[in-house]
Amino acid sequence: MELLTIGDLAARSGVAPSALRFYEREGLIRSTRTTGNQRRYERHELRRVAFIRIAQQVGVSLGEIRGALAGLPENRTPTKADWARLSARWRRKLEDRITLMERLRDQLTGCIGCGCLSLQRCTLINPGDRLAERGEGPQMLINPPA
Amino acid sequence: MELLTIGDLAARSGVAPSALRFYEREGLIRSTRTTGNQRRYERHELRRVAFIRIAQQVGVSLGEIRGALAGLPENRTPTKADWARLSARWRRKLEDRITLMERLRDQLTGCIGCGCLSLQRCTLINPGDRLAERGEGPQMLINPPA
DNA sequence: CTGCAACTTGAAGTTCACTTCAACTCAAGG
DNA sequence: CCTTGAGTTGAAGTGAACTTCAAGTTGCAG
Repeated sequence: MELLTIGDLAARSGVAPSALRFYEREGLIRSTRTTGNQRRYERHELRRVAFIRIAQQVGVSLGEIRGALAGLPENRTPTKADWARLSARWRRKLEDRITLMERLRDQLTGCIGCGCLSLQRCTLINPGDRLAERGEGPQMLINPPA
Repeated sequence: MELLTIGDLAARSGVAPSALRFYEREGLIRSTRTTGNQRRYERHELRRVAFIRIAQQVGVSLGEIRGALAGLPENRTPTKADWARLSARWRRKLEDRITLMERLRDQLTGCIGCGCLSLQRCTLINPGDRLAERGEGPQMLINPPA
């Protein structure tokens, strides 16, 4: 059991075979073929798939994920260091996203008190309505001051 | 300027008019009409829109959001208490999601060390491979022990 | 060697969350 | 009044991320 079939990979990653084929078409994962044209995956592709799913949870599109995975070596099995580099970058993304969510949570908490929820001109969070110049949308969340 | 036009609401919420019409078709927001059939929004609809956007950030579908908003009174302007109740519920959802992300982050951090990222059978996180019975996918993240 | 589950392909279909379009009407400042 | 920017509709289009289908092929256990 050197290589994994698409069914194996699907079972181990929790991703449907159809999705794996789709990922391959999209250049996110790779496979070799048997003489009979069936896909065979090296075990480290499992890592790629895991990475893809993590990134998706963070809210990253497949396109961006492809970009990140392009940072892995083409012609050799990625080393621990390769993955560590990628993971570190993603950890930062994740942390940014967590920060956003925490801000969202605090915002929500703050607005339970005043019942506002308007985000753009809540007087608690935006005293004096100084946000208008900064453009559209919930600026406090998207582009918070400091 | 008692009521808001769709353009006003769009500018203040940062959501495109087409999206607002879409939300209305989907029963997420409501409007009255002028004699000439144009939409007019009460100012508290801005709160609904803000709520919708927050919920979307948390990863909730419009269908679920509709369900939540159904908890608001039909025939009177929602009070602070109404919003507070909804917000409190959402705050919990948000917190759950933050917890998931934090777990994801810690996982990623842990796996930078071992270079694994396999999630399902990483020996650091799943010593002895006891996760197989629990079903498919990255069980440690979806359905963590305790 | 046979049978059958698992695999192959390209094309079309699905869901979500909107956006775009065309043709038309309304609201309001000068 | 007239102009013009903003608004109206239903229908169709978009893009992301897959899934489903049909018709055929392969791999391996017995």
